[in-house]
Amino acid sequence: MNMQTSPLTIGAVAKRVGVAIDTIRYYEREGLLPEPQRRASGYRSYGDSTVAQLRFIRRAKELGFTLEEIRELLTLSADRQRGVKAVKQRAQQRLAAIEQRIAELQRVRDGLAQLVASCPGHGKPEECPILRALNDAEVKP
Amino acid sequence: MNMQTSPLTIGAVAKRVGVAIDTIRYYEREGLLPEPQRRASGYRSYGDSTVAQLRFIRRAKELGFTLEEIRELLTLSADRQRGVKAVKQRAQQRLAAIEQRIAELQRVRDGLAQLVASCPGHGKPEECPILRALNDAEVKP
DNA sequence: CTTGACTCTGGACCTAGATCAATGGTCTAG
DNA sequence: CTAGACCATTGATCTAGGTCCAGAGTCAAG
Repeated sequence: MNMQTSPLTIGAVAKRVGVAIDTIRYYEREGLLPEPQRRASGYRSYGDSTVAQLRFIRRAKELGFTLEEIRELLTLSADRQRGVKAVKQRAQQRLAAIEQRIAELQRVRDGLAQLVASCPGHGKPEECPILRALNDAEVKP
Repeated sequence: MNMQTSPLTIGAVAKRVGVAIDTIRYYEREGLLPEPQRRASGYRSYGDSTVAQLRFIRRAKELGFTLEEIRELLTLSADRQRGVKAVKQRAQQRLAAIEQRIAELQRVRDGLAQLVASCPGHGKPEECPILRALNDAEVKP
């Protein structure tokens, strides 16, 4: 059913996935990619599954997973039964972390926005609300 | 008008501000703090203004400014006339960066939330929407 | 005077996720 | 056959913002 392409060099894989050669070797060292077959010359020889796995890694990274977490996801996804449940759990944890980070940033944004709004943009430094806030205390509510 | 406290050792300053001694020396090296006076023994000797400046740095860091940006803010805030305008500009830039980051994270959150919601949490890996999304393609709208 | 806490300098080390350099072997088009 | 592109390994380097360590000098209380 699936077309199997002929073996790829590391450079060809890098090009397809849009990632640097060094990054592929790095992921291999870090255990995110299995050790590939080698040609007689020692050249790494890859098949389609590596390309797929690299894309998996890239997408997970875009979702904010760390390489450590991605390594775990890859392991979990190989477990045919228990895997799915654990994967969902990890995704929920990630989601919660992202939501917390958003909330944090929103608080920071609100504080900063208030300061910016209350600063005329001219005058003496000691009258600048931004500098005053940084120097003295909390922003007033 | 202001009470001037007697000179402080680096350890005393660290305690007041709630920051590590090494961090103070690090900031000095990085140009965020002026070189302090020294006792005959070579010990650094600080006054209140350093404590204030360290608090400034801490607050700015909480607002997401990098040390590089904080160094600039400190320079700007010393400029009695042009300073205020530039400070406000930097604050606005920071605000825009934070808002962009929030928007990014919200997109990521939405994608992930959708995956989590559509995953039953059991069954075969190839039917898990999370793993499918990571393996195959975009999330459907 | 002694003891324990404190400070000095210079430099190494840490995290995460790569990226680069040096040196040398391999592959392929012409 | 050869030039130039590609690939191998090992190990260093980078960013940011610190943290830690060793070895030596200083301070203050008792």
